Amino acid sequence: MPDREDRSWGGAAFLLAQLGAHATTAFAQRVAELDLTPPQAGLLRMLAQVPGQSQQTYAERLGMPPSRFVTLVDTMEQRGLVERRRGEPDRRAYALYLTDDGQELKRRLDAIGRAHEDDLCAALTTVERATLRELLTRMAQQQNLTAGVHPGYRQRRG
Amino acid sequence: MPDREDRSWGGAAFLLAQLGAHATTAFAQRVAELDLTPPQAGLLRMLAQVPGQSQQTYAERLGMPPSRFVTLVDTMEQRGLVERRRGEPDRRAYALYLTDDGQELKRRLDAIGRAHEDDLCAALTTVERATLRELLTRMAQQQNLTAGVHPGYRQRRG
DNA sequence: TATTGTTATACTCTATAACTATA
DNA sequence: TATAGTTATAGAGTATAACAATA
Repeated sequence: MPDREDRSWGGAAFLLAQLGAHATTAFAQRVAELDLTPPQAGLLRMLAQVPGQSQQTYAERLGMPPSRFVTLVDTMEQRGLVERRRGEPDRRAYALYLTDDGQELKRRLDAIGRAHEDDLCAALTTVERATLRELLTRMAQQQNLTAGVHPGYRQRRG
Repeated sequence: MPDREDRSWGGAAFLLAQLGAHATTAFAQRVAELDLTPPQAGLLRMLAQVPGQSQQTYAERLGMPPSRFVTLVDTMEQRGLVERRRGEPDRRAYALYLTDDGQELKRRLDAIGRAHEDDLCAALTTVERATLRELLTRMAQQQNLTAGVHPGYRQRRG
């Protein structure tokens, strides 16, 4: 006998949290096939969109402290995906760029992103998917969320 | 100059992850006013819906190992919100129930849930909210997600 | 011997803050 | 003195697995 007050739990907020967590987990599993973590995938994407910025700029945008960002870049630099170039004229800073391998991996990542999107929306028609995107976009704007950035770029364990 | 391949990142999957993380954080902040964590709120809700089950039953449904669930119940029992009764006839098990204080707090939690829902959907009309719920519900079903349960009941830090 | 609940422990992730090098 | 990046470290949160009590 579920009590009457309990309707609020079946609302959009709960469904959003539930599906969001599910989407995040599924995405982490997919990018793991490319030996990437979600934060690494996020950085790959940022460097493809806007290259040449300083580490602090990217770190802030990804919502992580500079100290954590260092190890993130270290890993990807060792794999030959990202390149650090000393800043000009400020030689304290680094400017970050994708290598050719990084750009190639970004393309594979985009393909994975499309498959992820398609799988998650399998229950919806093309028109319904557009409706959903429109509603969610308006919600995100009203809630002052930055487009293309979310705080789910946290490390996940195996 | 964002590259053309990058469309997949603006899709429903990304918006879902972004808004889901936002909803989860906002919910955690709201229930903190009641001195509750999200897992505690989840347990409160479960005990109101289906009382008298064993700890393992609830733990599995909340998606946490029994060892973690023990400390969760400990805290709420000490606050006088939850009661452990020795199982009959199996005296190994406990049956869990809400106390009167627990039921009172559940009512306040429901009120918070409604406010949370309303705030999150502020950009949408009543009809649009219904549409959104319908689409998300179908997606959740197709993805085999259990109604009323999501893995976001993890401890959050202040 | 199997199961419920509990406790102990080791591990991962994280943020904080001290440190260096350039400015 | 201030800033970009780095390194070291301590703390929180977690799962794993050993344990106790009952079946």
